[in-house]
Amino acid sequence: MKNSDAAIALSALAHDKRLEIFRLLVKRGPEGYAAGVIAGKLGIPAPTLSFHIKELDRAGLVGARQDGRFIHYSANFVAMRKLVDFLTDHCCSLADESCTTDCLPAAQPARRKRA
Amino acid sequence: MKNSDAAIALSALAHDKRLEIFRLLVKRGPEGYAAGVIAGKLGIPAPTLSFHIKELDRAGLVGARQDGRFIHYSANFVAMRKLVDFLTDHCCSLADESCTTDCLPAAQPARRKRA
DNA sequence: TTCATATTTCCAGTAATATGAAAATGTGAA
DNA sequence: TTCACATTTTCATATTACTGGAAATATGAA
Repeated sequence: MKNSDAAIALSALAHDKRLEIFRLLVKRGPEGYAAGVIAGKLGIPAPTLSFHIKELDRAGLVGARQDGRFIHYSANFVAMRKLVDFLTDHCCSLADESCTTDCLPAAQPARRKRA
Repeated sequence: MKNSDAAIALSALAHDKRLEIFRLLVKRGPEGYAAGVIAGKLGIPAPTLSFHIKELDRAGLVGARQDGRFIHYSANFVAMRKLVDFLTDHCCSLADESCTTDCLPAAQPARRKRA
């Protein structure tokens, strides 16, 4: 991942409403929500939501799936992980013995809902 | 962590130069670099660097340690982890069986450099 | 003190982003 | 077709952020 691409992704997330949108979609999982549902849940006018969603899309953080008149948006989990990797990459690689920092939290493995 | 605080942290990282600065400090570890060293390594004029470092500081992503005339800046690893946690938190918690997404990469445990 | 260096603050010009009403587009139902 | 609805685009305005020269501040050396 390039520094400039990561900065674009971070810019996309660096906004209260867009961050709320993204986290809502992360919680939701692959199914996603229709644009109007997101707008309703977060109290955002449609044009404003569209503007923000486009930012997230441009950064590759969400995917879109058309379903009749609805467009369902969902989080791009691979992109999310790449971004997290980029931020934490090579943690302490230039440090000496003194670096005892845990560079990532304990992994949350895939959810295998009761089998 | 509050949504607004995370957005502030993401805003701080959402800039090419600041992202370079932060990643340099993440690699460097707790010792950090003096402001002038960062400016030199990344080719940033001192006032511009100071402006950007202040942004990172305001977001709590870096710490400062005065050493004579030098000020050493280092990454705040706890803040970094909190931010990553926030982004990935409750991943797929609203999803059904279909959610087989790995929500975080394999953990990189603390570096214990050959004991 | 006086000087040199490290860093920050001030400032003004420039650029980028956010907002939402109104209009346009796309899609399926009647 | 015609209609109703979902979503996006356009557009004008408002707000915020970026940049780096010049000046100010802080610290230690001579």
